[in-house]
Amino acid sequence: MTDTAETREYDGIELRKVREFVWEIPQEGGMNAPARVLASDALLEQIGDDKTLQQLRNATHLPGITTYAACMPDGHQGYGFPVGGVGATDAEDGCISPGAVGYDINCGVRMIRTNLTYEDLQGNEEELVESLFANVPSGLGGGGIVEGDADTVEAVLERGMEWALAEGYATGDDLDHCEDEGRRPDARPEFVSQKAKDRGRNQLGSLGSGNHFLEIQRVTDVFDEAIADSFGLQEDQIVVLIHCGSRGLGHQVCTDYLRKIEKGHGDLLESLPDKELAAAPAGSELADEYYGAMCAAINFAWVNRQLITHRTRRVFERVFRADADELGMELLYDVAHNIAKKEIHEVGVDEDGTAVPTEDAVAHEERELYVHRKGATRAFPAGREEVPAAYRDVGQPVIIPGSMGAGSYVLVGGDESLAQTFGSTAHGAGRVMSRTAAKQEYWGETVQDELRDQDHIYVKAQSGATVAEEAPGVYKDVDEVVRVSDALGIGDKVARTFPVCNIKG
DNA sequence: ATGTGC
Repeated sequence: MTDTAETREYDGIELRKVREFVWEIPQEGGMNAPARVLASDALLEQIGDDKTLQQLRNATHLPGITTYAACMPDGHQGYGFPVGGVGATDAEDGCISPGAVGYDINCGVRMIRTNLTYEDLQGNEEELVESLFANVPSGLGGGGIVEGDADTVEAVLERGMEWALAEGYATGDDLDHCEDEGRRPDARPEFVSQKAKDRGRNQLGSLGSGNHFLEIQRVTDVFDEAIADSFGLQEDQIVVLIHCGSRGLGHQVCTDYLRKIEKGHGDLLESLPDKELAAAPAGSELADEYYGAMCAAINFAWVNRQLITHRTRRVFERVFRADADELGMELLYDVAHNIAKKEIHEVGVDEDGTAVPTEDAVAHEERELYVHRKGATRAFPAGREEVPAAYRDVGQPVIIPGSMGAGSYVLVGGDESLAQTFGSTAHGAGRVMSRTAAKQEYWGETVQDELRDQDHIYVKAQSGATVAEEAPGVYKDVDEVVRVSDALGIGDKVARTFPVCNIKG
């Protein structure tokens, strides 16, 4: 970097341009690494608006943070650590931070294909949206597809989608097309509190509220025919997108361990600029307990999305009078976008063995890292062993939901992702307006009427306030987010979808 | 995100 590098300043934080779409906050003071923001000028203006950059810089104070803390193009402020943030900490002498995973553990997205076309669906929109709304529990509080007893919750936490398979809610093919095959073997249900388990008991198979939704979409654009073909996608096809997480159970796991870690590792907390970043040192009891409990909550969320998938198949069977197999309702993929995971990465190092960006490295070392992806999607390219066999030769599907008025994208993990973002890209459009501001700006029913009359999008929600909070205008431009991901080569465009029906809390 | 809050 030269002195003539282009710079920007937001609220006292200086960013230097490294190259197109790559900005760096240089390392100084108590920072253990620099930070990088991956964004276009337009997205950077929005990222500079709130506390995102301060939180990103704070994250570089985490012990063992490796190379840099990174903010994806959809980044915005979160609890302690930006949503859209990626922080890779050394698994041996670093730390793990619940705030860098997020409250909604394994919030994620899955896409289910159908062999229906938009024409097949036209005229059935009202019936479908009503039937899905009636059959898929949504909104705050309890009531799920399965009323689990204590043993059920234990089994779900331990076995994830293997439990769903054994109980007839999943097919083997579903497991083969899910990240981690729908089961984190590191799950340790004994480290999930009774309170968390009690909250999860009656929420198995429920959407929740906020930005969570079930959407029927049509494929409007295919950008890469060959990869779309290997994903089973083509223009005009109908697909289903499910976006939700681990409900009250994951929320309680996060709360429990934030408290425990704040208390148990006050010394580490003192060295951090924000209490919300509380972290447990790698190798400590609390690090292992949180990791085991978080993995169990991850399993819970996969079962949650699986039960909703099961119910969605039954609804389609009734409406289209054919069984789910005949309708081609296969899982394309399921991605987790709020997790931490132990992964081995090739880390660039300088002469002293200090981790540095790949372009400055004199050598690379294999290191085991806790990769925290909070509002960030794994985007592994072809060849990584974690990518399921079905996609190992092409790269993993990456699903990026936009707003209910804009539609979504399917990308494929990009060749640059391992070198630039620890194998990650964006997770959505990212908010530009707070929920409270949104409710002053929009009225739920008006939003619904406009979407229906102007765009033929049928929305049904438990609460009008939620529709206002999720109005298309509160989100960044998903096209711009994806353009940056594609240009950087971290996640490459494959197809685009547009909403037809949307149900939400 | 969340039986929405120290």
